[in-house]
This record gives sequence, structure tokens and C-alpha cells, in this order.
Amino acid sequence: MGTRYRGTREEVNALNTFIKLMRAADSLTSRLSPVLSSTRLTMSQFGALEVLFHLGPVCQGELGRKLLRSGGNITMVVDNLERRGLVRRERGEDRRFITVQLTREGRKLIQKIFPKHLAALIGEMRILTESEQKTLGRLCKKLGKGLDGEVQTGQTGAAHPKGGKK
Amino acid sequence: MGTRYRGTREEVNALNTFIKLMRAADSLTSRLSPVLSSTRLTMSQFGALEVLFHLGPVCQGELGRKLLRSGGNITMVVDNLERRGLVRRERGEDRRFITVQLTREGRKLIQKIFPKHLAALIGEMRILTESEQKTLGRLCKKLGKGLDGEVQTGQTGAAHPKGGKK
DNA sequence: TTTAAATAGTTTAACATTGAAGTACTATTG
DNA sequence: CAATAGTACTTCAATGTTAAACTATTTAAA
Repeated sequence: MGTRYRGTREEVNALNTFIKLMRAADSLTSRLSPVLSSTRLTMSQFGALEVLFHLGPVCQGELGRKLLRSGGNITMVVDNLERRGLVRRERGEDRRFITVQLTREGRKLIQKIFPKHLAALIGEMRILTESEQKTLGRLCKKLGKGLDGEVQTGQTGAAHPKGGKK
Repeated sequence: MGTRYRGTREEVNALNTFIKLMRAADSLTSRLSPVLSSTRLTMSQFGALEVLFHLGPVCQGELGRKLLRSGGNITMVVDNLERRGLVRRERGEDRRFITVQLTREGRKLIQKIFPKHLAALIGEMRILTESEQKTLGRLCKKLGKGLDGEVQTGQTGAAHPKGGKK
């Protein structure tokens, strides 16, 4: 395992650690997705429902900040959720804002799915002891710094960068 | 930090660890992408060039296995790289296979970019000591198991799941 | 050998993503 | 109050992604 790259010890360490981190995130997400697929929810949609479920109604901008996604992306994800009748858009007093909230159906769905998702997650995490989990979390947090320092609720789904064009 | 979710200690631990892992992968990728963007390379394209650079010519299927991506996806990424003249497709003796290889231009580009990418990566990783990096790598590897057990070369770019439809 | 099964790539439909440009509304300020 | 700046969301173009259906080619079987 590890990189085949020949370089200084520091280079090899960085490369190996990075690859393993990415693979872990990747493979974990893959193994977690079947639970969601069964309800035709994508990770992004699940993440949005999760935020709305745990935080209550929020405007799209806030949703984007919680999920670390661009405004354009949120528009699309909310579009798709709205089309399925899982969330509702509502203009705020300040008519620039649009509050997104769960519909009864949306709430019912996330209430049904979240426990399953959590159970699957725990199943995966059990590979590590509690102490190892804490260590992993601490190291990841250090590495993930440089962020706005949010990270507080749910959002166990969604959270992947990409790299549009240019 | 952590989740606001109220549950058993095991649930909260799993949730927190998972979120931090995802955020770390996410934010690290974001901070690494500027180096690539400067050459108009996406993470996926960079990952493909990296594999070709370190392993030499391989068929598309192999590329997909190295990058953990679907065949359809590889077709598109290689299309885009070919369109820019960075790689070349060549039918094998068994005419079902298509060997992909770097063009002179592609090789020149990856040779120029890889060191910069590596330098940026090291810069990020320096937040952790060598020992911490090894620990992180070990824990991630445990969590990322269940895979085909490949993981050997380059591919410091690309490696994100998604969630197509259904 | 004709047929069936397996393998490698491509295509397509749907959704995700970003960044940039555009629209609507609010707040500032001269 | 009118011009300007700022904020929130939408639209657009380009790329990424997957799963499923399809094409071409090779291999195995009858």
C-alpha cells in the first residue's frame, strides 16, 4: 500500500497519508450510500434534509454554508427536493431571502432514514475503538482547519468538493 | 464543533468522527486545487495524468480501477484530456482494449505540475507531525478497508464518490 | 462452427458542482 | 430621493459521476 513515488521521507509520508484519507472518505461514502439510494435520495439531498431536520428552516445561503456548497448548487439540490415535495420554499420579509423548510413528507422521510444512516455509520465506525475514533477526529480536524470553523450539525451526508472548470 | 445530535455516546462519536473526516478530505482538496486550476486541470484529469505518469500506459479499465471511478466516467475524463492533446488512445492487439498514454505535451505538463502539487500537499500536511501522519494514515486505512486493496500509486488527485441518481 | 457468455468501451439520463454572469431586492450615501 | 453598492438567489457552461443500456470484440460451449 502507499505510493510508489520515490522521494524524500516527508514527500512519501504526505502522499501516503493524503491518499489514505481520500480513500477512506471515498469508500466510506460508497458503503453508506445504499441506505440512501433505497429512498432515491442522493448524498447531497440527504445532507440538506438533515440540516433542515436538525436546525429547522434556514435560508439557502445558510444551507450552502452548512454544506460547504456553492449557491448555484444549493439552488439545484433544493429544486430537486422541492420537485419531490420534500421541502418548501418561502420568501422572507426581506424578499431577497428564501427560507427552506421540510414539508410533512420531508420530515417523515428524514425521520425514517436518519436512524438507518446512523446505524450504518456506526457499523462502519466500529472498526475503530472509541479512542481511535477520537484520535482520527482530532487529526482530521487539525488538517481540515483553515475553514470558517463551523461544523456543528448533522450533515453526515454531503460534503465533497469538486473542481468545476477553470 | 461536532454534531448537535443528541444520542448515545457511540452515535455521537461516530457522527463526529465521520463529519471531521469528510470535512478534512473536502477542505484539503479545496486548498490543493488552486495549483491545478492554474493549468486548467481538474482533480480527475490530474489524477489520470498522475497514474499514467507513474505507471506508464494502461487501458481505460485499469485507469478506472486505479482511480476508483466508473468506466463511463473514465471515457469522459480521457476524452477531455485527449481533446487537449495531453493523452493519446491506441487500440490494443485485442481490439476491445484501448491503451491510454501520455503525449509529449502531457508528460511535460504533469512533470511540471506534480512537484507543485506535492509541495502544496506537504505544506498542508506539515500541520501534523510525522507520527501523527502515520497514525492518521493507519486509521484511515482501517476505515477505508473493504476495498480491493489496491492503492499504490500517485493519484493524489481525484477520488471522490458521488451519488448519481437512483 | 454457430451460439452464447464474457469483456472493454461508449452513450444516455439524472444529478452534482463550480464559477461567472445576470436578476431582484435592500441598504447606503450624497 | 436617486445613484451606488451590497446581498440573495438563479441561470449557464463546462466537467464530473454513476448506473444502465448498448456496441464491438473475444472466448467458451454445444
